[in-house]
Amino acid sequence: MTTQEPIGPHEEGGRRGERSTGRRLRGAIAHYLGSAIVSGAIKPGERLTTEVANAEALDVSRTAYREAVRELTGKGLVESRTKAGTRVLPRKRWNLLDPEVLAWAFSGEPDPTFVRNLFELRVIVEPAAARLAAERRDKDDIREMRSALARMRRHTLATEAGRLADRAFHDAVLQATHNDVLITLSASIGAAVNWTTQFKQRTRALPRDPVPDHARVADAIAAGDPDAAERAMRALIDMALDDTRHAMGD
Amino acid sequence: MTTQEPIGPHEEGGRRGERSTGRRLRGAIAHYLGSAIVSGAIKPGERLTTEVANAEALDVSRTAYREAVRELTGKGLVESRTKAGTRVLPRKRWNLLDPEVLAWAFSGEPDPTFVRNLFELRVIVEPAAARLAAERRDKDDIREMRSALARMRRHTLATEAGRLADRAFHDAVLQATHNDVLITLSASIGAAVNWTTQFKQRTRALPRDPVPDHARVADAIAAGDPDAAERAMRALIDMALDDTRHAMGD
DNA sequence: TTGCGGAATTAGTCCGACATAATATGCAAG
DNA sequence: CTTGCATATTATGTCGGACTAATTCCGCAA
Repeated sequence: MTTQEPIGPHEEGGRRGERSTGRRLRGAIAHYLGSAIVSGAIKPGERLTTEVANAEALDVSRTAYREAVRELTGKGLVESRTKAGTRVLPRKRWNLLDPEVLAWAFSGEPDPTFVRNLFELRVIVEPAAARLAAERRDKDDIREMRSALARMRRHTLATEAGRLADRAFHDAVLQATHNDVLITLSASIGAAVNWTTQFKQRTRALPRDPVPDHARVADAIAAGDPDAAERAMRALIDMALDDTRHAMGD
Repeated sequence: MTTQEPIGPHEEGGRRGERSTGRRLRGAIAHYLGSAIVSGAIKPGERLTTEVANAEALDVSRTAYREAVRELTGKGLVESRTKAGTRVLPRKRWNLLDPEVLAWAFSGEPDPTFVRNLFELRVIVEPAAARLAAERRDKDDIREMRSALARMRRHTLATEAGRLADRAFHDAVLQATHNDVLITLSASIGAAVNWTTQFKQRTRALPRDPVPDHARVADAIAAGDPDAAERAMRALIDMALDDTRHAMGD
């Protein structure tokens, strides 16, 4: 990192000495540092040394800074060792599936390779999840899917509401698996889904109507037909994948 | 939670006043609280209120306690709100794929349902990963797999070395996909693998030799045959799944 | 050149105080 | 008796300073 602007409480005045005591200071610092790390501005192995110095650069107290770093520690982004300083861990150790880490990764321009990798996870997990969902869904799950589908009908993916509905649909499918581990992945997959739709929008790809494909998935799951559900979901993702690849000039 | 023993620095003397300043105090507290939450001793919605009181019960300073809680915050286990206290979040919000969370979950008797769910993830991800690995593996990947396989030949799963080798093998397969997102899952899958082998051991299931099955996977990946790799891995997991199910009386 | 011991550095822990926000309480008005 | 606002309470957030402990680095001696 080269330069950094103060995040601290004294954003206007900027003079030290007055108390900030905001409620999100720590969170803001975590977001700031986390984004810097995930985006590559601070590289693995680099030191956030002299926490005191850093705290002063950010214009916050050591306490707030340290607690923010602890949050990053919990996500595997950094590691602190006495004397050696707090170092950014190699990418391999990052919890790339952590919702916040993903959010930070997508807060800037995400690395195309990373998006591709996340998509690969989707291709692997979602069809299988659709299959399980078809076997285990209950009334509530079906209602949730249909509700999301209805919202997708009312809004296009050009709107935030439309994207939300899209994510809600994919979420509902994972929920219907009744597998907590898979449900945990919804945050990761949601990030991929969201970015895809946004990306498509940005590149003005022809707005192919996604509703029929989603409806096929919902129907198959509601009907309790695992094979059809898996097939339909696979087709859905293949199409999204195709659009994305095309748009990315891959 | 009912009672709790002090973790603090004063484990022997127990009298306050002297400084501890150990190096892992915070980590010990995080481990203690994390395990308590994941194991269900502290239930979602329950308050870790009055951090001061808690800190005193654990016999540590507020600083160490707070930083430990921040690590849990980073894993989605708890959330702090002014006045409302620090509350354990619903299970849905936990990062169940976080390596430490998994470690805590398996430090006691893990919930059978959770193990099953984790296994389901394995069934979904690993065959697909084997396929990708067969397409992308390089020399180093193959060497790593063969090395792990050789170690598996030298030790049985009854030994820690054997289990390590087993995990290393599955790890190598994921590494060979060259997909960082999938690699991140290795911690989660490793937990399932490890527990399976340990469990089999514990129940004295007949020690079916796992090496040939693993070798088939390795050969297919080395040969660059995606279909065979996927099939071999699926067979491998099916067998483990079968053993586990049988042992769990499912 | 190598090994050892001290100095410097950096994170870890503790403490006490005050700020802030959300809740709980009590009082007054309808 | 109920409602609503002002106030007290409470728990977390932030601050700054002091001291500890573990490493690493470096200089000195064998």
